[in-house]
Amino acid sequence: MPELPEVETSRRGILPYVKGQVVGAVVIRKALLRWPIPADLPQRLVNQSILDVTRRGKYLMLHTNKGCLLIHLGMSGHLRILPSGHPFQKHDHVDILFRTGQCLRFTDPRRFGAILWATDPNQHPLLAKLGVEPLSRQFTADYLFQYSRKRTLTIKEFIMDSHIVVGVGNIYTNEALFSAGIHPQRAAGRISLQRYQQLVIAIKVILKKAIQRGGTTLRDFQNSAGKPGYFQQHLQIYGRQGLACLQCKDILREIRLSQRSSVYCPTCQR
DNA sequence: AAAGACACCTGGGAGC
DNA sequence: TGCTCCCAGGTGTCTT
Repeated sequence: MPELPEVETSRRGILPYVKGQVVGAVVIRKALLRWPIPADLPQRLVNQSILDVTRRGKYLMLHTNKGCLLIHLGMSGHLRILPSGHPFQKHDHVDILFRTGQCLRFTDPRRFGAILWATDPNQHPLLAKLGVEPLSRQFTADYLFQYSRKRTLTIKEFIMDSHIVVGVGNIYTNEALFSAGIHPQRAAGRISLQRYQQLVIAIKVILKKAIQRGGTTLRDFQNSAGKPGYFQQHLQIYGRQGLACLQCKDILREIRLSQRSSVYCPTCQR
């Protein structure tokens, strides 16, 4: 599920239930996620107050005075707020129980997600090399243009590389390239500054709209508004291979780049 | 330094 | 019904 808008939706969903809460216990039912959950996580977290919940790329960070809990949702992860003692199911791997009796539950069928501890998140190897935030002022056409010179990889792969820009996954890269009229297979180093300007605007607009609509398919949290994401109703190209382009009626095509499905309009995208 | 293949894992759907 | 195969919103790591 989670690209940046879904992670941001998760952050906003849990924030009011988690911020200021004191951890009473941590239950780890399955420690084998992408990396093992550190065995000493409970002793690090218990009695700590959650000062804030922030996001860096697709990582959620729960801050305490002693360090920071990192949560990555992988391909299939999600978080819910539940009353403690709520029955758990097969893929409910971790519960963080608060003194108030509420529980932050991490569920992830594919276990590509991660739960890690960082004493100093800025020094953590997974975070230290991440690229710019797409909704920040640092994400500019000039940045992409300079960074891409002499690069021969495709623009699709370039945008999806988290060392360049974080959070823009397969769905939103497809959408943004369509919106900017750029063929996904075009070499990143052969795109003009002007076209990068269009692409940067497209990425920012699409991500903001997706956040406004609660992401694309993320299930919502039991205790927040109780709504799923609605952005899938606004997808212009992702998943529409073989159907007519919404702009020109040409038939949308699909290719695979880095084992990821890429849909494009052969007329609108060059 | 950069490109490409491969790894991790489960569930759902298509096809036989 | 059941089996096999392929696909899925991610990304670090190893080999060329």
